[in-house]
Amino acid sequence: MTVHRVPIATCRGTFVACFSERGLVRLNWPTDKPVPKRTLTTGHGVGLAKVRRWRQLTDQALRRALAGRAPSRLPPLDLSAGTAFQRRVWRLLRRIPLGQTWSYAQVAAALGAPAAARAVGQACGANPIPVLVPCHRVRRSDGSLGGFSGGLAWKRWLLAQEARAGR
DNA sequence: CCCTAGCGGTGCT
DNA sequence: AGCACCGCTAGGG
Repeated sequence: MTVHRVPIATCRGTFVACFSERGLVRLNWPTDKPVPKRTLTTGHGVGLAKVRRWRQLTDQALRRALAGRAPSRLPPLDLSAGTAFQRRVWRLLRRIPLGQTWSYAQVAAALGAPAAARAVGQACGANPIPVLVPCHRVRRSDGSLGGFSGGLAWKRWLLAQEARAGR
């Protein structure tokens, strides 16, 4: 399966979006390492025009999300790599309204698996599309932040943006 | 703040 | 099948 890797420049650094033939399959955090060259391979399933369209949608959606506002439109998300449980968690995360946070236990309960809070945390950590699949809106039952694969500074910042924009 | 027991999903062997 | 991970939780110092 060919994957197209495309840099997405934002006010907080350059993310790298990866597109499968089904849509956005992964969003990588900005790193200090040099941004890899765009890899757009022709002739294998994915039309370049489609990827360009998805790139544009991702760019706009990410811009809005980083401003703490709801993206108007998302590219198709390819979450097929996850397990059944992970996909259920990720689907539920997308229904947490912007500006709200749920606890890992609340997410687990909403899935009908009230004892699986820890597994929910693990699934959040495996979220391949951070920010757009808002795993940052989940924290511990005691109100503390809990973990974040992108680093707690990002989690704090994203929640602050959403709180600010919501006022 | 710390510690502990208990929990479910996942990936490795 | 077993086992050691984990973005957790409730309970207790």
